[in-house]
Amino acid sequence: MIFRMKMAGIRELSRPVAAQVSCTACELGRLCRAEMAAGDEAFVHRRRLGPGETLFTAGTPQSALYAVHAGFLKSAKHLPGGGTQVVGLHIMGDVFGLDGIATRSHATDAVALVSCEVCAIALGHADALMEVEPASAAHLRSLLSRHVARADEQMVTLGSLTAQQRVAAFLLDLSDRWAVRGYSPRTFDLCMTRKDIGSYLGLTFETVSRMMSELREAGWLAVDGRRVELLDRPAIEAVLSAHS
Amino acid sequence: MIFRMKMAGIRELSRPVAAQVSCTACELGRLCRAEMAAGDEAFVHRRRLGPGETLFTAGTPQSALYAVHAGFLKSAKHLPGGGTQVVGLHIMGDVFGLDGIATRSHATDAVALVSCEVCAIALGHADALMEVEPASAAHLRSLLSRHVARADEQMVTLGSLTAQQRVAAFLLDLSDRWAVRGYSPRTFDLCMTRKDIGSYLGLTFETVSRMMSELREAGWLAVDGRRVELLDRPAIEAVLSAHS
DNA sequence: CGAATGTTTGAAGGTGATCAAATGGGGTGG
DNA sequence: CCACCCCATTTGATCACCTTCAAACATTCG
Repeated sequence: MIFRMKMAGIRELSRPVAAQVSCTACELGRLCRAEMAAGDEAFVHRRRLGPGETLFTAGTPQSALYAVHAGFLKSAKHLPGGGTQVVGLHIMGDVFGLDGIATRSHATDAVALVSCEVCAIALGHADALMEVEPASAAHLRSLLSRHVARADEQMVTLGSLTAQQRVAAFLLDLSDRWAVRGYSPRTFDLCMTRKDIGSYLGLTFETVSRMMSELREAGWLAVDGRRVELLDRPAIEAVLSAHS
Repeated sequence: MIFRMKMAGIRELSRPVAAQVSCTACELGRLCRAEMAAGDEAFVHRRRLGPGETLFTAGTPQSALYAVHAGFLKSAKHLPGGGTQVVGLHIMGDVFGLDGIATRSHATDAVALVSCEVCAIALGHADALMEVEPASAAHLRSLLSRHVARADEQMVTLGSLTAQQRVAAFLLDLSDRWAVRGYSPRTFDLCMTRKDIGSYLGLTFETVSRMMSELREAGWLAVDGRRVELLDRPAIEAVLSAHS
């Protein structure tokens, strides 16, 4: 209670809503036939995951592409020294598992951050479909290309930004991604621990906590646990563009 | 001369050889028809670049995929604050420019580090080819997938490794890549400034210089300007796996 | 209610950045 | 051929940011 009172200026944030992406808005697009007749469903398996549940593990054979129908997942790589690092965050409508197409072997773990529904499209089915429909092949190429571009952006975040800039970039990125899916770019749930955020940003969880507190104290961000509200987006964007 | 004498234990390193990858060993594989009759050459343009010359610039329209026939190039992104960061290094046989397939717009600058010969395959030609040859489409998907996986690896380097580990990872990565192309994994040319290496690794050039000096003083690496020799690869690998 | 995990905040320490100086190397023009 | 300049590299000294260690409080779940 005392702690709650210290969070002065925090607005009452609306509760998260159970949400799922419509298949027409999903990145997979026509590669997925989930919305078609039941006859094709053998190729598109939909799996439910509880919070913290693992969808697949690095090193195991990969036989499908995945799309987030509902929920939020992370991709994490094992470190040579024994830890793990988060290398990807996937919200509804996102496709993941693209890093194992060449090797047919998972390069990361995929873990649900909250209750999820994940669509799995058999790789063999996708291959066959793309032989018949060049447009589908082109679409997957676009997806892959965007993933490469996104990864380059994250390299810049990790290589050139200060701690505060990384947290700002993280918040703005998630905000943009929610907006693309038709949800509020202003208020959303992080759905993950400070440790996960830190791992994704190359920071410790204490630093993440401190940076978020700084944004809060500046009046630019409202924080209630894992729920955030961007009170002053331009100010947060200015943090990013400030020469480091 | 005094400096040269301080480099105790340095072996006489062989001079770099003018080298180019054979088209059969190139990552592009059957996507490229450069080795075919002259009739197809309209689609595959080969361009010569001098050291420091720019192949393309971020933000400009992209109309081709690129492969390094000879030489060494870097990809760099512009930072919000006004600098640049190296996000990719391309040796002979490598394909690059995959990040602009979706947007048909270059996401990075591409700059030659040494004299280069670059093959440019028109995107329209590639698209048409892949409609006819599904195997070519599958091959490009493999390429893209490997790029995604490689980017994730670099995220780990930038997010979780110490300065010394990053330099070790950099040297081992280049060594492996030269080996794949049939060149010595032990002795090779970095072909770039310490500043470029630092930018790629999220470090300052002074730190890169210091870390390389440490590896040299440990007797694991011979350094002569931009030419290096891995004297004790297992020791350098041990630096990487040491828990950070 | 108690244990375990997550978050915030504080204090101290270390790694890498910054600032600075000297040497080396490559290129151009005298 | 040498002098000169410019850039790259090395190394040193100091500093700052982030990490590490620590404690208190919150939250969740059995």
